[in-house]
Order: sequence, then C-alpha cells, then structure tokens
Amino acid sequence: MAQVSERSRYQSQKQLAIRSAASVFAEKGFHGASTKDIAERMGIKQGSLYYYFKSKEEALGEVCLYGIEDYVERMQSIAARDQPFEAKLMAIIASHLSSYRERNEALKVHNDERLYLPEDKRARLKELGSNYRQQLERIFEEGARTGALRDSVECHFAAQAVIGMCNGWGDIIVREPDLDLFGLIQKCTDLVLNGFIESPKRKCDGSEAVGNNQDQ
Amino acid sequence: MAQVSERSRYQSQKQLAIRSAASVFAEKGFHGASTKDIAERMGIKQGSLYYYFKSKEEALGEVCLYGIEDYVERMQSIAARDQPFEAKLMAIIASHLSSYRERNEALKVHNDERLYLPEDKRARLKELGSNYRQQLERIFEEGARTGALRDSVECHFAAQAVIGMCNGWGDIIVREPDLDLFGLIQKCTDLVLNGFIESPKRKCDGSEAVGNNQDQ
DNA sequence: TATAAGTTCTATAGATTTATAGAATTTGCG
DNA sequence: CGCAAATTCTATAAATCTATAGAACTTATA
Repeated sequence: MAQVSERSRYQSQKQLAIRSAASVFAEKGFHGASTKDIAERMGIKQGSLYYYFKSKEEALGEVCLYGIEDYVERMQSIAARDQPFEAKLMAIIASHLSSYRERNEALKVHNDERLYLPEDKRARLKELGSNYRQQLERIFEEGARTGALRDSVECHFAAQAVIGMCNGWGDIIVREPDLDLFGLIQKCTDLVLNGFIESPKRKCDGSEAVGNNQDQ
Repeated sequence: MAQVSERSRYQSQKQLAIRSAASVFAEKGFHGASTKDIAERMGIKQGSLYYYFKSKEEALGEVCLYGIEDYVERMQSIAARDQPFEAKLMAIIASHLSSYRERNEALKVHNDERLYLPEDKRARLKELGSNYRQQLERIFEEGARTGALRDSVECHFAAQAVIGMCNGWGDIIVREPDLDLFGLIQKCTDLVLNGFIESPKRKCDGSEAVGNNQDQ
C-alpha cells in the first residue's frame, strides 16, 4: 500500500521520534523522561526506539539541534531583510515567542536541557547559539550606526537581554495556551524600544515600522 | 537532656542538607541528581540522608521553599521602603540578580525544578511566587499613579517581564563568575526604564506608538 | 563511667531504566 | 507469489536508584 519509498518512511518516523522526544523532554526533563515514555508517545515499544537513536543522549542531541537550527534559520532570514531597526527587532521577538507556541517544544528543550549533553556534543549547539546572538548584536550595532539607538547602549548586553526576556516568556507561553501572543509581542517590543518610564521627549511616530510586519 | 546542643547540631546539619541538595539539584536537575550525590556533597552516606528528609521529593520541596522565601522577604523589605519608583525598581533588580551570585542556588532550583513537585506540595510556592509578582505589580501601579510611568504600561505585563528578564540573567550569572554584577544591574534598570531607542524630539499624548494594534 | 538520646552507618529489597540480541512482522518489488 | 530488506517486537542483562531496617557509633549529661 505504501507508495512511498522505504527511505521516506524511515525519515518520517525519525522525524516523529524527534518530536516525540521533544515533547516528553519538555514535559519531564531529560532525566525525568524514560525511553519508554518517548516510545509510547510515538506509538512503538521501548526497545524499538533504538532503531532511530543510538542512545537516549543522542535523542536529546538531535532534539536540541532541531530546535535551535530552526530558530537560527529564522534569525538569518530576518537579519537579511532590508528593514529599519524597529521592524527587525519586532520580527525577532515575534519569531522567538511564536516558536514556543508552534511545533517547537524543541527550542524549550534546547534551552533547559542542553547542559546535560557532554561537551563535545554541545559544540555545534554553542556555535549556533553564538551565531544567533551575534546576528542580533549586529542588528543592534546597525541600529546604533543609523542613530536609532541611544549611544550608551551596549550591543552585547542588548542582545543577551532580548534573548533572555523572550526565553523567560517561553515558560509562560507554553503553560498558558490562551495568552494573546500578538499583544505580548507588541508589548515586549515596546518595552525594549521605549522602556516604561514617562519621558518628556518621547518619539511617538506610531505609523512607523512597528505595526506592519508579521512573521509566520 | 542536652537539648540545646543536640538540637543545634540537627539544625545545622539540616541546613547543610538543604544547601547540599540545592547545589546538586542546581547542577544536575532533580531527576539527574541522586540521593547519593547529595549525601556525598554533605559528607555523609546515602542512607543517612533520610534522617533529614523523608524522601528526595521532600528535599526538593524544602530547597524550593528556602530559595523563594528569601527572595520574597527581600521584595517585601524593598516594597515597604519610602523611595521613588526608579530606586525601588533598581533595588529589586539588584536583589534578584544578586541572589544568583550568593548562597542562593536554591532560587535557581525553584525556578527550574519546582514543576516536578506534586500539585499539593507546590501550593505554598505558588502563593509566595504570586505574592512576589503582586508586590512588584503594585510598585508599578504606584509608579503609574505618581506619573513616573507611561500611561500605556500594563503593570501585570511589566512585573512579569522584569521577573523573566532577571531569571534569564540568572543562568548567565551562575555560569560566568567574573561577570560585573553591578554594571549589569545598572544596564538592566536602564533598559526597563528607558529602553534602547534614541528618543529625540516629539512628545506625544496618550496614544502610544506600538501598543494599540490588536486582534490577530 | 554509664546511660540514653541522637546521629550515622551497612546492607538490602524492590523497582526502574538503558541498551542489546535475536525473533517476528511488515513492506517494496521482481 | 515469494524473496530480501526494513521495521518493530519480545525478552532480558546489567546497572542504576529510592527507601527502609537495624546495627553501630557519638555526644551530652547524670
């Protein structure tokens, strides 16, 4: 019956295995999750899981990689755009927060569980994470160059702060399915751009940049 | 009887047990840590640990409570002060970030591992966490009332955002002992107050630049 | 010193988990 | 159909890990 090739079945089952592992790891943590849990969520028996993963640790490695690869790809596509700073920032925040709502429990697993991988298996993840942060840093640097940012802003701090803030919302987004993601994206962007304080000299050009972009 | 002395030994050993558990849980996670690990860090044998904890889960509960109690106490003392909004905000950020550098691996454990406690054991933690957030919310509300904050600021969002951002720095602070904490505190406060954007010219009335676009 | 309470140790039952081997089943295809 | 490869299953060893029981050791004090 299956018209598709064997290779394709393997691929789709492997994908299912990775997603099942992501789901279980996100819920119970790496050490709290058993290979039986993962296999059951996938609909096969515990022993069969080893047809797709050499070890539980390898499963974690693949889940983390899957999660962060997607995350970095989005960043690259945003960074490459020809848009003003404010629009890029909002797109990045939108992409980051959205990935917690979408298929991507894998990103949460990467954030929370990657430290349980041995050093050598974490090298690639580090590279990708640094890449993400550096691209965000460069966006801030460009914003500073074009005069959109205050002179005092340190781009390394800024990038780390935005990433950290978004990661912080990740937990809440996952736990509260009814949360208004779009409103949250706007409020976060507004915070990062303008802060909370009342200022006598506030830029208030509402039409600019911020309302007109949506990322997936 | 010798109550004083023996009682005192029990107390100090129990405290040591809680800190050892906090340290091991912070490093390996609740499920990744064994009671043997905790006992060894404490300098006793695995079985002896059960003189101080009825179960591993109870140990987690006590660690989490220890961590967040301290955290909430600091918030209460700050909230009670008679200071302008900006000073309180900075004090809160300072307190939060400092606790990751100090004795308080317990706060990190609370943040990362408390979900592995059963519902009923988490009730008290929830209460304390809510208390913290509500007090911070009230500080923002007061800031709004006194005109220090923009009208459009939503205090619930603001409180959650500040907490999330600080938690995000927690991981980094723990991992990088040489990080300049005082500089970080200043930069975080500056971000929350002023944002990153250059704000030249125009002041505007109530209508906000970014906050008014809803319905997704 | 003798005693009793307090603290820690040893040993182990019982449960769970990872990973492997080989049998059994399913699938694609000539 | 009937073969061979791909996929999944069963069964299990070996290594955990939690929690308990009871023995042994410590300490304060009578």
